[in-house]
Amino acid sequence: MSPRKSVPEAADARQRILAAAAEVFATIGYAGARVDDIAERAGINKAMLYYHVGDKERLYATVLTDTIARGFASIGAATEKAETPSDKLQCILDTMADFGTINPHFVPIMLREIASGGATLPDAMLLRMAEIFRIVAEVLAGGAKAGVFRRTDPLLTHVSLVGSMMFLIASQPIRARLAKATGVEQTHSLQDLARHTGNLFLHGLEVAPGERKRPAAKKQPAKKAAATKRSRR
Amino acid sequence: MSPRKSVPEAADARQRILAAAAEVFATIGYAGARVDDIAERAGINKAMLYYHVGDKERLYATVLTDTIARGFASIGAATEKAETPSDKLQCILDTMADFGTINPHFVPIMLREIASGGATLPDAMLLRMAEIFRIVAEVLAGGAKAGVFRRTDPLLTHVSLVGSMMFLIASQPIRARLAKATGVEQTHSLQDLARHTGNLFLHGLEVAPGERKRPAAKKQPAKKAAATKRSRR
DNA sequence: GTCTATATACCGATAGAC
DNA sequence: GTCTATCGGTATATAGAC
Repeated sequence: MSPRKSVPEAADARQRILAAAAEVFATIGYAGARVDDIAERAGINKAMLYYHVGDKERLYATVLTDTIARGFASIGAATEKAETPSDKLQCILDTMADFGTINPHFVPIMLREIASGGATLPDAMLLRMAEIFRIVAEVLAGGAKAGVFRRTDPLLTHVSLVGSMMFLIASQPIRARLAKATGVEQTHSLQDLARHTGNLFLHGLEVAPGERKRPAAKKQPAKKAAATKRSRR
Repeated sequence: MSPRKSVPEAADARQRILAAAAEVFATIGYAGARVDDIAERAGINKAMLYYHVGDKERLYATVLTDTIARGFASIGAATEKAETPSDKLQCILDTMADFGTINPHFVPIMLREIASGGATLPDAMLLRMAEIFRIVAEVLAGGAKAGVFRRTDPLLTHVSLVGSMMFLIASQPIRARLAKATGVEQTHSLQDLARHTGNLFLHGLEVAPGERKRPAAKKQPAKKAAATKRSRR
């Protein structure tokens, strides 16, 4: 970690503190984070940090709830502006990629939360996560009803989707090392990762799956979906 | 955390230490882990821990490398005993589920590693991960060559697969809380999760994808090139 | 509002007796 | 091999001057 002031001077003290805290919590986790370190990066005195935000636990909760509050609305908006269930799902992934790009420390923090079983996860965060799940579940149910999605466990599918996405994002540094070890060099923007995830989940891996549903399902919603489909890959 | 001796007496000191360490590292992470805590859970004195294993950093590396060494061979074996690429992939997932069941602390530890960008990840671990990737990549390439798998980025697909699986496993406690909040109660064994992941990745979500290859496609390099080409933003 | 100084506690690691 | 006692360093949090 660089020794000092990794957060721009411009913003007011509280915002600088939260930005610095997000960075440190993401890098080394709640238990490993040092309040002195956060204060230094924010360019203020430690006593001021306590004055403005509160103790370490409150600081952590504030970072999480503030961040997700900023990005939550856009997920809902993403499902609105898309037509088909497939497009809605891809839009949600794209929105997550945008959100992750703007808030690069959010995903690592959430991964640590998952790892700890949500030990330090504020209830407010759980509510937000439930809301996002509900949005995705609605899209999945809509797609299933229209006949374009197979029926799967909504919660497991949602977690797979989000997990795959977050894992791809957070594993970028390790992937770079791993790629070097295997000789396959590559870099991806988060938008690339969202497209890959969408491609994988929406189309699936198999070209010729053994079980295949009757193509003539009347109402031809499938045909409509095919017509409005974007080209992926 | 329970106050004392969460690891059975029977095993020898070193094994008890490693088991206790895995538990603590998984629960609270490397930075948060307390050597005193680990020693207490192992039912031995802290000085003995240093005598048997070494300092905290070495203890951590030993836990990781020991664990993955135990479980690595089974991944390779899984690809052997299955016939088709799809079966091979499902077998790999099942093996991961078994491994995660036997080593419940491994996944949370790895999630934290991902979150930190592999800051404390030993090189030996990276090599193992590269080997596992190579196995999966071979299955993917085999499936693509046989025409049953679409061609996707192997590394991204592998990371998606593993990430989805690990995320599903580690999110069990939070999923339980989330399920309660949304009224959908459920529990899954790790084998259930492997099946769900396999189902999702092998078949994909869409019942009727717009683009579908002609079933009798023998050899068409031109088409392959088109399928591999990625759309850029 | 801001900063220095410090109280209080804890943690990693080891020395040394047995 | 085992354990007690402890050193040296560092952490969170606050009191109190300005």
